[in-house]
Amino acid sequence: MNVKRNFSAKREAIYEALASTKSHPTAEWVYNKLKPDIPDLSLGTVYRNLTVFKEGGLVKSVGVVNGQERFDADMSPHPHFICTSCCKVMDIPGGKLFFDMNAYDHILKEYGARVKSHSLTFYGICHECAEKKDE
Amino acid sequence: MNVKRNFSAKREAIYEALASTKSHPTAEWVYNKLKPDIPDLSLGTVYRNLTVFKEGGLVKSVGVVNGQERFDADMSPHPHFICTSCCKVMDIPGGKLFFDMNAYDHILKEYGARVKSHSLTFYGICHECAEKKDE
DNA sequence: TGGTAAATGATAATCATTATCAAGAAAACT
DNA sequence: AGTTTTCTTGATAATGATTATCATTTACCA
Repeated sequence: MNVKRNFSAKREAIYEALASTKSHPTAEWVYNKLKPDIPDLSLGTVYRNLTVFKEGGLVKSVGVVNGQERFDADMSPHPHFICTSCCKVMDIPGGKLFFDMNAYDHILKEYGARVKSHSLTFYGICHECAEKKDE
Repeated sequence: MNVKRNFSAKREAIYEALASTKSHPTAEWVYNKLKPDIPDLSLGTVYRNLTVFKEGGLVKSVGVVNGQERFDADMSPHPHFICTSCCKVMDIPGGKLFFDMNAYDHILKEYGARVKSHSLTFYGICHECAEKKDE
């Protein structure tokens, strides 16, 4: 029996690029990161594989920020902070402190809707941008 | 002194269209809703005014669903449920039950980031779509 | 009445994303 | 090893939502 390889070299590289950063990058960022090492990489391939990952539950979308979708390979439920000035996306670990998991049950009972996931996002001005304004 | 009108007739109509529905519509929806009554309305005007409203804090974005931005004239903080099957966006009133406002303070202390707003969104399958699948 | 600034319609441009399609690599099966 | 089938990719074109442009109109106020 042959060994079935699940990931092509490029698919693997795209996933690793995503998993190795906390910057919640765009497709373009992943492409530019890998392009020097993989000169024959195509932007379409990055988009295609990000879709594959999303559908396979390996990666999730943080939403569209400034017109570009942002991705996260950390599948554990956690909130994000998005700076509306510089568009940086930060993880907020320990999000369980702010969120009541009874919500899923409540929505099912009250609306008959089956919740599969949720996202909690904070918007504001990050530390760095706040300091810049003070200058 | 003349009465200063803050809203042009079209701006007013666009806001009213948004405020009169709970469907969290797209720009296109607003345009199609108003076009019969205001035949010389332009789609660009709808986009322009939605931007004006967002900047003025009269309207907020629910995010990009299926490639189109969805808007909400209800500025009170409340969670949303988005059906990943039909892309319907529902309000979930009473969201305070699920969310701890200490989060704002926590993020300021821990990250030096000043939170101005947040959004809590649930994803799943709505009641109607669940029934359709059973058929 | 005239002047300035805001708002708009029509249209073109932008730009992130998706579709297409032919070619290449891997796997499966003989 | 050869053959067939399926998966993956690069290059490129197409899509489609949103934004910019610009000439024109409208509101406002002296």
